[in-house]
Amino acid sequence: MAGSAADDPAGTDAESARFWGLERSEQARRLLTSGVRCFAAGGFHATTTRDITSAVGLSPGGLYVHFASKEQLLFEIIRTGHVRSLDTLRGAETTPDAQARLRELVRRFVVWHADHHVVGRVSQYELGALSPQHHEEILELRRFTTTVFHDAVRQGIDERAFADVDVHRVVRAILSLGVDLVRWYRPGGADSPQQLGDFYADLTLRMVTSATEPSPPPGGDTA
Amino acid sequence: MAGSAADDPAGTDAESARFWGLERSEQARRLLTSGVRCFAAGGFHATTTRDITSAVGLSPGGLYVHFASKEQLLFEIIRTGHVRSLDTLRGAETTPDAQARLRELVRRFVVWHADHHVVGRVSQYELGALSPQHHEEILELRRFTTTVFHDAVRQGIDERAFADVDVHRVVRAILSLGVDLVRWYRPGGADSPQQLGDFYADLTLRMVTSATEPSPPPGGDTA
DNA sequence: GGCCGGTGAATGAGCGCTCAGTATCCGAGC
DNA sequence: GCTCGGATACTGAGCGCTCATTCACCGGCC
Repeated sequence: MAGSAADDPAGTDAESARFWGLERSEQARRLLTSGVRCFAAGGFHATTTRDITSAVGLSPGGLYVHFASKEQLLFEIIRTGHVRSLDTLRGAETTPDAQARLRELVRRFVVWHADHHVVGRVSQYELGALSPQHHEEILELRRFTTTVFHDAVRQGIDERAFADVDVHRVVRAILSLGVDLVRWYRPGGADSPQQLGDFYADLTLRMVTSATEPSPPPGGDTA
Repeated sequence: MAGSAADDPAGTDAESARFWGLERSEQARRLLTSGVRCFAAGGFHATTTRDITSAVGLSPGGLYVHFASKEQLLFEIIRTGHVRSLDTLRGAETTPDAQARLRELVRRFVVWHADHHVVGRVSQYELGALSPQHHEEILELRRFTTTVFHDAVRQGIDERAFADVDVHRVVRAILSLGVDLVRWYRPGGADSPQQLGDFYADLTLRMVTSATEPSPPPGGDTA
């Protein structure tokens, strides 16, 4: 339970430096961590610059020594969150066996989102507060993530390791299960991040190893 | 494709009245619909009373003729969203066959969230802006929803129709897939609400008809 | 001495919400 | 038919406040 898991993006100074990047000053990293907590708790617009700065012992103006604006701070948080999540997937893409590859990708994606559910909440739910340019930049990063899973499923099908499933549907379901973790996951619950990763990885393999097309014609009533 | 589906909570006056309740005045319903659109687009705190009222041709003060506060308007939206979603499940709970029962529950849940993804987005993401009392009232409604799915899975296991799966995990996955729809679903995409309902219902049945415990002891590395 | 990191008061924009006033409608009284 | 009283819906100016951001200033460290 110790080690990789951290309720916080920065449990220790070393973890904080690794997560936010070594090139940033300690105070900047503290502000990012404070921002994560505040934005996750109340959302971007409900968070004041005083909330963020007072938590690290600075006055409101102190924020502008390290960041150009509140929005810039949010952007740095969301960008770093997406980049770190993507980093986690790298290396698993080249696993030779298609099943082991997809299993490992899903496991890593799920474990990351459970471990970093606070950063994840900001990354997923505060996108709308970004400027159009920043927003677009994040969408670009997301396309990479989607592509990683898309390719893993596609390759498995081409290699005849998976059934001829609907790639988009399966990828959507994988991303949904992983992303939605940040909404409900709390450490100390019934399942550890690893257990959730295993469960969802099993589920994913079950999605791709048998047909998903046999939907009978629907009755039509939904009222 | 016509009929039950509506991008908007209130495509026509008749639909609006049915969704928000016949006892409400037409202007109140218009404000609720405008609130949904504004809150979904920018979030509660980024939405001004002027945004909401100007969309229905009223001045800022006009909101307070119909609602006590902006928060009260949000609460009415979220409460109605949860109640309507629950209403949709009712009736499917008593289907005699366990598999058909669970399938129908998932289908209805998914179709509702796709059809009402705008209201759903507000209901799911703006909970934090509610007063503590209102928040608690909504959590109470959510417990009902969880219980419906919990019981359906539990009963299936007891009747030996399902494998001895982890009920909480399965219910979490069902709710995640359904709820996360409101984040990404847009009408006009590859799948209709009904197709998504069928796909996720199939997926659910696959979760409960074979074991989910065989997770091997994890290696420990997630970096 | 100059630079870095920080202060805290000031600024001006914009917020939710109030309220005195107004337009419109409707039924009662004659 | 007409007037009147009162209820209802709404206006729009504006109050009191908070916000993000700026800036003149300053202590300590290379």
